[in-house]
Amino acid sequence: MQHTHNNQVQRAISFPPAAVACSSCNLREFCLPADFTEAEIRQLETLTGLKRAYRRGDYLYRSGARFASLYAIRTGFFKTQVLHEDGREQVTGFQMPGEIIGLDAISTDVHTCDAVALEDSEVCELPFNRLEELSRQLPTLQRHLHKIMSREIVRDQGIMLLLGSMRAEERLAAFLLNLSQRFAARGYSPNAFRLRMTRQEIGSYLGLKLETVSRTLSYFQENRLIDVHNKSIELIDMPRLLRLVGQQPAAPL
Amino acid sequence: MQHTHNNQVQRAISFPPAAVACSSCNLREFCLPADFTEAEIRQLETLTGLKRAYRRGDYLYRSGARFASLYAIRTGFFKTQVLHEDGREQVTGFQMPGEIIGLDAISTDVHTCDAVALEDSEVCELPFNRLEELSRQLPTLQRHLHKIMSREIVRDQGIMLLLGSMRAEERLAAFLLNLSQRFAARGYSPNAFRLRMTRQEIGSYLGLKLETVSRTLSYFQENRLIDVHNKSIELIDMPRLLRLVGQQPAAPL
DNA sequence: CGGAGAGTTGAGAAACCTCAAAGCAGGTGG
DNA sequence: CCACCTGCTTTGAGGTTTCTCAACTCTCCG
Repeated sequence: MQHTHNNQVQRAISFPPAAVACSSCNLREFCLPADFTEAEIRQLETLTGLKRAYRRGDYLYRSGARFASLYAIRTGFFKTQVLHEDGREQVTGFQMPGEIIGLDAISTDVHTCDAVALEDSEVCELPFNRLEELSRQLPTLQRHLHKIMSREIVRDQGIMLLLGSMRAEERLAAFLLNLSQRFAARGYSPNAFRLRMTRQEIGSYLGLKLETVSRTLSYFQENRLIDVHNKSIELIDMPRLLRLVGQQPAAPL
Repeated sequence: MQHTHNNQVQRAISFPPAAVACSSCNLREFCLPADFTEAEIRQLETLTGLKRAYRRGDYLYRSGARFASLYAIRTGFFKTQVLHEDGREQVTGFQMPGEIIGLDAISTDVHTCDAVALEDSEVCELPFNRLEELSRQLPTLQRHLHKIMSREIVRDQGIMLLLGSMRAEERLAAFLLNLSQRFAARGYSPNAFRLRMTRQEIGSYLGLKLETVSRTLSYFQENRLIDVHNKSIELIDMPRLLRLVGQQPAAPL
């Protein structure tokens, strides 16, 4: 039972290393399941259209733009955000290399959120028509594409769980652990990393105000759970962070 | 709480869902776009395997169960939920006829949530292997499946916005308007309908406690926005409800 | 060196939750 | 058919968490 819950939360919060083959991107380690043949991989390579570079603050696409392609992130960091007509904005995700962005636009052929580079970044464009065409020929690719979309659904539902039933400390602990896990999956240290986003953006993602994010980080630091300096984070008591996420209202620190 | 759960378990066990052949789930109205040819529709009908009936409280599937099929709801109402280890639940969605359920399980081949009937219901089972196979042959179906999954992603992101940046009144107004819209799309009145879920379940879905849901509904009623009696709801001032959702913290009623 | 944006910290206010009690509705058994 | 029981709902009072507003500091760049 305990285990189920932790699994759920982990899945919930994690951005799975999703993806589609893109050999010109450095995505092989994240994107290619073992069960593609070499011949299939050569076919996959034909669909990776353009490689594009973005500066910090550039928009990969904007809400309302016509949909044509998915994007696989090669390097860098992005955020996606939805805008409410009254000016409110909500960050819906942070994406890192190997992750696929733009899945929301398939439903209406129009992008429903903005994607913004949080640092200088490169992406591979994956024309969606070509992707669909190829996945009709390659069942492995078809299944893979479905898994990517489904994983996004699971991820979003995990964030709903987080937003709907966790307190500020739990949300932030879950967020840090999720980043840690994703960095680890990419060969970086799970214990020390640099945040690419502001407190404001973290808060928007977690349904908190930036002051609450700042206070909670300070509180974690006072209690020797983490070490923060600006945007660099070190997780110094992973077990306690995990406990904080796994258990609901208890966890008195 | 404990007892409710036992009840549901008992009913689930004592009424095994009947399996009947299903020629045309009402897939055509809600699930399928107009642009299928008659020949294609005949092909589609071959994949709708079984029609199953569920009693109120029955589980369509449970978290952890092996994934084999998606389900199209023919009649009735379902909720999907993830369970915390302490017995509390987080509702991730309410589904009504014409909607597809089970998309979360594609990613890992294991269901990540429970689906529970909120009233006596019927579903069509759509074996996912057959669906993939057929969608390799019918590009229209392929695109449609992608759109369904993408729509789920967009829906979830909308809920993230709601949970992350709306106050109780706004959340509840958005919830009622969403139900209204979905009833209208099915030919029912957009102004008067019956809630199939408890205050507790609404609260879980909206990230609120049941008392807050109840209080907010009472407040809406005092201010002549809606008329509530038990589970029957009448929206009597749609414009103001819409304004409540569209605008920031103003909206003084 | 100076300005702008980002981050921290404090105090008071607002929103929501918790606990508690009482009123209702719907199903079940006598 | 009624009485009862159980679970759902409403309402109140007080507590907690998070937000708001504000002042100040820090860091990064030009």
